[in-house]
Amino acid sequence: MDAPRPRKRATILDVAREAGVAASTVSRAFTNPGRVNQATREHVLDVAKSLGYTPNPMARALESGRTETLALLVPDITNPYFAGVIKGAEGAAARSGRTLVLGDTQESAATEAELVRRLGPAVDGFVLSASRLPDTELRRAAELNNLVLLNRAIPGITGVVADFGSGTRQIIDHLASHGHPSAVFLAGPPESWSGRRRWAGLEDAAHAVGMTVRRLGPYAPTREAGAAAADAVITSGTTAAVCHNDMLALGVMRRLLERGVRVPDDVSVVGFDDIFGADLCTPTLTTLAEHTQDAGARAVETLIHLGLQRTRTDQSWQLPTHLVVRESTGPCRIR
Amino acid sequence: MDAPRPRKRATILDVAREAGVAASTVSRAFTNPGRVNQATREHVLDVAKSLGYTPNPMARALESGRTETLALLVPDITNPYFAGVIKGAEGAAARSGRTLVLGDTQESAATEAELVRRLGPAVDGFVLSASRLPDTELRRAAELNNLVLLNRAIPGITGVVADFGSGTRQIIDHLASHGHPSAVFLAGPPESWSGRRRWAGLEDAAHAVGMTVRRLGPYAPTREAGAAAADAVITSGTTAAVCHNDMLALGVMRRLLERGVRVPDDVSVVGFDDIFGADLCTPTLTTLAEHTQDAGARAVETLIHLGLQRTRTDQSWQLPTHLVVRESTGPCRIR
DNA sequence: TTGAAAGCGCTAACAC
DNA sequence: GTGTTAGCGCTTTCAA
Repeated sequence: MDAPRPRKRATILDVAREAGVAASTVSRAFTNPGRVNQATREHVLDVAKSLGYTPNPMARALESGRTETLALLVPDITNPYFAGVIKGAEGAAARSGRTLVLGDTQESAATEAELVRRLGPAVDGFVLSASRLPDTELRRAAELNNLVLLNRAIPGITGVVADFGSGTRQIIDHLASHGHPSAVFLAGPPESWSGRRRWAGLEDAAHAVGMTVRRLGPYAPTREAGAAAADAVITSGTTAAVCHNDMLALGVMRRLLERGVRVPDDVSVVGFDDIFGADLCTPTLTTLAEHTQDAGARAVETLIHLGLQRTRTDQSWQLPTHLVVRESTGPCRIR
Repeated sequence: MDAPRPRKRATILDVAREAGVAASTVSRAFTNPGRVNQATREHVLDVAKSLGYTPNPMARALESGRTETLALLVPDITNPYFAGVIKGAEGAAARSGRTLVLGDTQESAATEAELVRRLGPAVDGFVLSASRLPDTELRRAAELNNLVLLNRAIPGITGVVADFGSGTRQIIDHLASHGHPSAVFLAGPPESWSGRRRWAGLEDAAHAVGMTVRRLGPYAPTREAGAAAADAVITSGTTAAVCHNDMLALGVMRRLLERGVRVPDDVSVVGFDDIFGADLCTPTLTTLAEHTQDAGARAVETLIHLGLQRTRTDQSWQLPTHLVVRESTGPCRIR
């Protein structure tokens, strides 16, 4: 069974002819309501609607150089951590009348660079979330494009980051209040800027309260990697494990269970991100929530602002975090 | 601190001048490698690279009418069910050298219609996942755009749907094998095409094996709605509950637990989708897996194919499903 | 094999 | 207020 191919769309000239005005008048009716007679404008809009006319964004962009389109690049769309970021960014873009293009870099710097290159001329700017690109490449990209980084800070480039300083302090205070004398940090990939910040924050906070912290790893930020990480925890003899992220924490908890280590009775487990699932597992996971949706929205808003102003600033934002205490942490009971 | 605004990008004319050829030759060097002297071509490409030139997709699109961009619209980006769809679609689009635009319709038909209207002229086609639009609107949209539906079937419009016929049979067979004489279906929103198919499949399959099924609801497809649904299950006195989707199932299980009903000892619970989290909860959830990533990829591939051929067909695809048996289902023990 | 020129649909001067 | 005109960056005839 066959059906007709998509109809050709009406152009501004079709509307102009049908309405008995010039193309520029139609254009003005849409973009410059003030500078056209009210009656003409209404007539034009009527005709446009009857013809099903929508301005062609491509043609518009060609003239103005602006596409009203923003790109968001994330390492892995299926990672629930990014769901909030995407949602927030999409919302902020839509609210401003812009379109959001989503790119999955597949955790690869090469793919990310390629996407930036390809998408560059077609968008007004980028939000790079958890970028895998080295600083130099990022700087180069920022020369050609409006750019906002999410959870990555580079001097001279605008960024939005979670307040890991406060967040890690909350974690340490929580563990210390439960009497844990020490903790291990199960580190993620060394390239992870967030990961480095998390570790630095934990060290500082632990130092401040006289707690000992040690770093183990690195581990992949996945559930699968949790097995190896959990075994390392067991070997370490510690009573508290802070994991690079919730995915890893989930894997760690599962493995501890398998090995007969009780959470939180024997070992307390903390994660980062508060992803979907953190309150589904058993025990439910204590984790540092990052307000990813706010972060995504803020990044887009900052990006829009960047495109609007004449000079660029590297003003960056720090977003609050808060510890969600659930069942995976409890009092220290030295074995 | 100020930094320069994004540099102006090199145009085809810059390259032409620098290379000492005409713009058309540069154009050919990029798009028609065969019709230009090998040496000239290499020279042009060298110059282009040194200038950091990338063809402007907008200008290209203006001429050809094709943008190499596809749009995927989903009701809710944060719903883990769609993560797979998005990933699959993104992958297929990238593989074909196309860009994917993602839209969140916020479960609203109005937002969806608006997005289709706005994005229409800027993309080569749409994948509408779990569309909320009525049939008539969908038909109209399909007249103006290349369109592929995901989990929705309308005669004359190409679609990709999960094989709920086989899937629901698997569910019923599984429950019947455990001796459950009856089951209830906790229905989702009445507008949900998938939901209607699921119920129809369950009825047929149950009839075939002499099992009784009853429909309860409708309930929102959320964890929160699970409380009301679980209470209805308790009232019904049944031993098996099949839920509209995993989100609802998660909520139902939590509530049953709170009310002291044991899963699966007292009631077996089945979901649909196999979302992230289905194997995190306690007990882990038996659910019908849908291969959402394949579905997303297939939808995009079909869409591309649609744009390439001269005549449109409404050929639709049915994707296999399989029941993932976990801990939430077990033998019937009449109380 | 290459160049010149005419648009693609729209906006932005510049007239009237 | 409204029409005319000249491009935006690129592809694509049509000549050479």
